[in-house]
Amino acid sequence: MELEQMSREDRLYRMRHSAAHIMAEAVLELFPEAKFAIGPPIEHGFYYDFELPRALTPEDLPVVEERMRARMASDVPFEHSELSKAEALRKFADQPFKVELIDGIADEKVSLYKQGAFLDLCEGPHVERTGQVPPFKLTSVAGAYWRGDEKRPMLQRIYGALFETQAELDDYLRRLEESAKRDHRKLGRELQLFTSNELVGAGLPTLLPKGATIRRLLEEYITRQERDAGYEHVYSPDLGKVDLYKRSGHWEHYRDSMFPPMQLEHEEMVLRPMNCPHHILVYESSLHSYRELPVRIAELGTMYRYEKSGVVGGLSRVRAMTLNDAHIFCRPDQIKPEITGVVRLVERAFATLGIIDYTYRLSLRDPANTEKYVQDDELWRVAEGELRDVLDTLGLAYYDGIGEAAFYGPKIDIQIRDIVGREETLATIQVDRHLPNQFELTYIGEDGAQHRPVIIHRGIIGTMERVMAYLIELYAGAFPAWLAPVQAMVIPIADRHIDYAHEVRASLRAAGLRAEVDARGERMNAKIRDAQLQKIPYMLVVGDREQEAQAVAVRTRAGEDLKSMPVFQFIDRLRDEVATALEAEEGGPDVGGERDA
RNA sequence: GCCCACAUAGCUCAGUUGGCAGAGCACACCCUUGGUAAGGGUGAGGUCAUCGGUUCAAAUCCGAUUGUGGGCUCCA
Repeated sequence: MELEQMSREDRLYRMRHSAAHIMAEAVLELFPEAKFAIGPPIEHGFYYDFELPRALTPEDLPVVEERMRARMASDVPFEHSELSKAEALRKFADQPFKVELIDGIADEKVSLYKQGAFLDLCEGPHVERTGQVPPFKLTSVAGAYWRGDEKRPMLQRIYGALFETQAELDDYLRRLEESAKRDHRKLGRELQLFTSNELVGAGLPTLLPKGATIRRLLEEYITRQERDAGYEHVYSPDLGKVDLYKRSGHWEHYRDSMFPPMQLEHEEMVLRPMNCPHHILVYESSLHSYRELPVRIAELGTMYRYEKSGVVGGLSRVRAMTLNDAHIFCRPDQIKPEITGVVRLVERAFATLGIIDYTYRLSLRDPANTEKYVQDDELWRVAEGELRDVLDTLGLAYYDGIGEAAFYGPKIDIQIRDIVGREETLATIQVDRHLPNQFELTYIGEDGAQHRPVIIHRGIIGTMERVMAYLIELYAGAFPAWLAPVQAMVIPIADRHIDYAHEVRASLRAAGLRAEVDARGERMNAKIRDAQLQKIPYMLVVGDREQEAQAVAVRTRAGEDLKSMPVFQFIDRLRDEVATALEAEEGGPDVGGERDA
């Protein structure tokens, strides 16, 4: 089939895959002793992994690109062939990674592609000729483990971006630059939301007053939602004896992610990596009847995880985090309605926060790697069935995430993507029969006998840190009025208007609104510009005319002039705007299930 | 944790082959008191991330550490 007649996906697949081969050829010319591994097409381009005699640096990329263009200009064909495994092993005798790949092929014959003098083990397909590879750009060098296994050698990876036309490529690269402008780390600094300091340590950001305001608003919102949905909030300590985590199983399964214990005189304490054990102790603090279940224990629980030094950054991956956490202790027959209720909470909260782009993932254990998980096949089978059943019943689209389960059970994770496309979990719902066993939890059933409850672990908006990172990028720092740290900046035109400006601010504050006065000795134009750059929703300019009329001249950050209006009228308007945003759930999606308290 | 790159004023960045530390913004003070995106002037501000090494001499070269960015692995 001609290239033009294929689907765009097919064409791009072939082009990207072919570019990877041409890159391997170019690298092999530069480093004849290179050992090459694999080079697939990926979402925006391609990569190839190599083992090289020296480390690649960004300066090497133009050199490789130059050679690739020369290969493309020569316009030689991609030729397909097949060999027996034995013959292929001989051909690739000096390429250990290829040998390993060939050994792993089940067929007797292996498929090969060749362009020019470069032969590679490959299933294809490719474009017909090297000249059919469109514009591309090598974007970065990176380390990557052979076969994604950290116990195996670290190879050097070159990433390239490739699209069908130069215009599409330019557009992609420009979008990347645009995305970088709304990176929450950059905006966090510019808008004074958070800071970090080497003396505190990596992964331990500090929220500045404006960032703290956003967090408090989020906490107030979600706590209110939970209270309305029948959750009871508790406060529990951030640390506990190691024995508590031995009992829960965290010590055995999660130890690598915990900060090392603090040795006290007669005991060892650890910072908690999860809140579950403490909430279990809340449940255990009294006897429970089947009549009072489900018991829903919630907390904005702070926890500490010893994340590897290479992964922490900004607010999205930190070492101290506060999770919008809760544990629902329920009877087995309540699992489904409870999960449904949680899904409903998630959808309502996401609608209010403006989060539209998310997907459901059914996170399962990896059957090939079961030692990471608690050993009880029946428990896993039942829990998976329950979660799948709820997802299917609610008609939610989802995909299976193999190897993504918690150590104690499968999860429903709600996945988002950050501004540069990296996937992260925000909300999570987990069915757990392991911890109730570990702690021998019971409730008294209708029959007067003791029964074991099930625990549903859940987070609605995830950790405060990560949800803030996401929202900063989602709104590019221009938060909706209900969430903006400063909702209105009062801008006096001349010094004689400063007193009136403070009166206006006082009125707004008395109405529960967040306003500041820009009393600097700057011109009004400069104050407007600065308020604009701070992405403050409303600018209230006050001069002689406004002071006379007890009014404010309202300008939105979109640049719209709402003209002069009485102060009370602006207050009503802004309060309405906030109330409407927070009532979004009333019109939000109803996924069934009864709210009960 | 691993691979690569980077670290100069609060922020964004210059600083040539090793030879006296720079700019803009922000900040302080002075002048200007204004009508919807930057008024003008003056000034203060740096142990060039930290520690060690090479050198007559290090922001500059080398090493370690800490931190940051991009990947890999991991993850809320």
